[in-house]
Amino acid sequence: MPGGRVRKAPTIVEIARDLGVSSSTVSRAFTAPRLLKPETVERIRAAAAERGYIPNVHARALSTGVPRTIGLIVPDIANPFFPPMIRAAQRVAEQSGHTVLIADTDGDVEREKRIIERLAAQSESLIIASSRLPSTELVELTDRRRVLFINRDEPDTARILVSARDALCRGVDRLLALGHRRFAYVGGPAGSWSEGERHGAVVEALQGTRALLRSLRIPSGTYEDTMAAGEQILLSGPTAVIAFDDVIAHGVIDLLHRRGISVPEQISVVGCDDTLALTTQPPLASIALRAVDAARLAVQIVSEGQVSEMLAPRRIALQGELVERATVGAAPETHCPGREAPM
Amino acid sequence: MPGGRVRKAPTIVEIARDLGVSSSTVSRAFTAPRLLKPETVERIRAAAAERGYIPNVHARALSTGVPRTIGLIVPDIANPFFPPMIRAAQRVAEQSGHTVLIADTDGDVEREKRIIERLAAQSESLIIASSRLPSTELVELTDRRRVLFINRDEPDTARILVSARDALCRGVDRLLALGHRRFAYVGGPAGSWSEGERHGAVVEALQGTRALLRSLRIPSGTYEDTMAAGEQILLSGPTAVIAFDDVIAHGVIDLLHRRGISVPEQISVVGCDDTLALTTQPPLASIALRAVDAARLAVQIVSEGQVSEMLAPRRIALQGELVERATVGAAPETHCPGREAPM
DNA sequence: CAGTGGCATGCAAACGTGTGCACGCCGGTT
DNA sequence: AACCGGCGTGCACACGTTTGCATGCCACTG
Repeated sequence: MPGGRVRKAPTIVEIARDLGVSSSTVSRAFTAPRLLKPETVERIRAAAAERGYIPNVHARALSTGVPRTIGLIVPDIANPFFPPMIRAAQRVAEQSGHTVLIADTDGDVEREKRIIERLAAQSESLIIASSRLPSTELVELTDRRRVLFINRDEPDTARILVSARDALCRGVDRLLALGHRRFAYVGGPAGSWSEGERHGAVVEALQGTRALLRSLRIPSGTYEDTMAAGEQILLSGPTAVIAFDDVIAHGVIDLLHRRGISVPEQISVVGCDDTLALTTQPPLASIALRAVDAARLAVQIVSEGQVSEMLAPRRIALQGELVERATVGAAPETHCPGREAPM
Repeated sequence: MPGGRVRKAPTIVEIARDLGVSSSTVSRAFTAPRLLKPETVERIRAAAAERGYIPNVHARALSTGVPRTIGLIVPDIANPFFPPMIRAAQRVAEQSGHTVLIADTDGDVEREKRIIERLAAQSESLIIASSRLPSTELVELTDRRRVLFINRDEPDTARILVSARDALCRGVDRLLALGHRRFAYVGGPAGSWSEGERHGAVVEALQGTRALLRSLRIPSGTYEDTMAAGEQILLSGPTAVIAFDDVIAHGVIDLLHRRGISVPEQISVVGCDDTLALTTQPPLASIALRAVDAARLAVQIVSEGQVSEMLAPRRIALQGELVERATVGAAPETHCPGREAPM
């Protein structure tokens, strides 16, 4: 029916009129049924269901003053790290009758600010992932709005960190136990909390050992640029490469293949995020992060408590887990300089 | 400030009071500035900006009766096909001052129905991608609501199709020109419009030629299950494999590697969606789809015209483009005639 | 039988914005 | 000088829902 008109949605007053009750009664049948006679509730709900009544969120938000909406801000929806989080957030939010509003900032600070203002005005809480905002603006924001950060470790704010630290330490320990003594860390874009944490974890785990570490970064974080950085990566003759994420690790593996270096016989590779799983050859050892748990928890935290109160500062770090696969193996005997001391 | 209170947002009446004008005037300064003296508009806008005023979307939606919201429903946010579309939709929507509400159905029909009802109630239009709803429900829906479908070809509805048809035909022609005569089509999940279109295109392109085609499907559509379907895929001894999407194509390539079959010397492979680009070895020939264009166009179409009127039925097919890469080559001379290696 | 208390429901105001209508003012025409 | 038209602004109501308070009814108690 091309020329047809959009059917107007039934409202509470229409149902009330048809049933000969007051609109308040209909309202209460949904929001405070215990105040009503059970039989009345039943009658109203039946009539509402029959007419396909759905409460108008705008009217409700306006009346109560609290929009049942949670804003979720991410740098880039198309980055495969975020969709599973978004999905998880949606699922738990809908259980408490909340709507999740998604927005992406494009990694641009100015845009992030605008988005935050716009979203804050229409949601009761904000969840901001991987914020690029300067610290001063963050704290100013947190005492005006209910906001929870993911992967941004700012003191005196509510935050959840999807951490790879413990797992990376275990990964390094494992590599040491396999005889590796020459490491390369191939980092990602500068400035993100994740890059700082991961690099820090590797450095720390190697502290006090006799092992060698060479670090570099692929600013773009792409597969292609990683392939192009061959010289840099192989410069120090590492036997183990730890990558900032799986995309970079994938680049490293293919780079090694291309140079005729076998994985893991000559060089072991460990990724992070565990997004590629079995799709590399050989299957990539990686660190599975608890991003989905973080999203769930985030929504849970912001939905509880009085919406008129700010969120209490807290720091929650969810530790990921090392998933060992075929890209990890013993260090090549021949490359190991004389001292093969057990730990 | 942990114990602090959420700052109340400034409203139109506060600004009006401070400036000694009526609230209508302030309202008009934003929605109908041409009715006001330019100087008044300027004064009000300055005061509003200074106080950080942002129009309350709920009040506005309630008052005008039109929520400036577009619902976008996809089967699965985490499916890499959709995030770029979501992103594109958001970008064009924000230019016309619309908010895009995302929801995913999990591929479940019951859930899809619930989501549609919920979203329809609070948005002025719906964009539904890859709907699994039965035809009868679709047409019933379209004469109650403003809804536009993506990748669902239902007559008498407004729809946009992200098509691979023409490009697939060209791809098959190209393979024929390269001497290929034995084809395999490895399909994806049944029931989707895309699967029907792609399989149909391949069948059609081979019609009237002397070439052989064997078709099968990987119902799960995963890399792992594709690897596991080796026997089925190689049964007819194809020299060219066309896959439903890049994930399956990736599985096929690695499967061939594992069996010592070289690509493209012995078998050529073509994917679809062009999501993996250069990350396979060798880089995968694929069909780049115009999903982003489709999303943009969809938002554009639903935002124009009177919101009280239904969308006019129309059918728009956006044709993708073949991107030829190293997995495509000439058919092997030796294998071409009768002899095939059983596995 | 009057008084009391509790339960079920109605009344009306409020949330913030948009908009049809009315009003006053000013410059120009008759 | 009376009139008119148009421009700029204010008044008041509407949108759909929630909620504090009032009201009526009933059963029970003294």
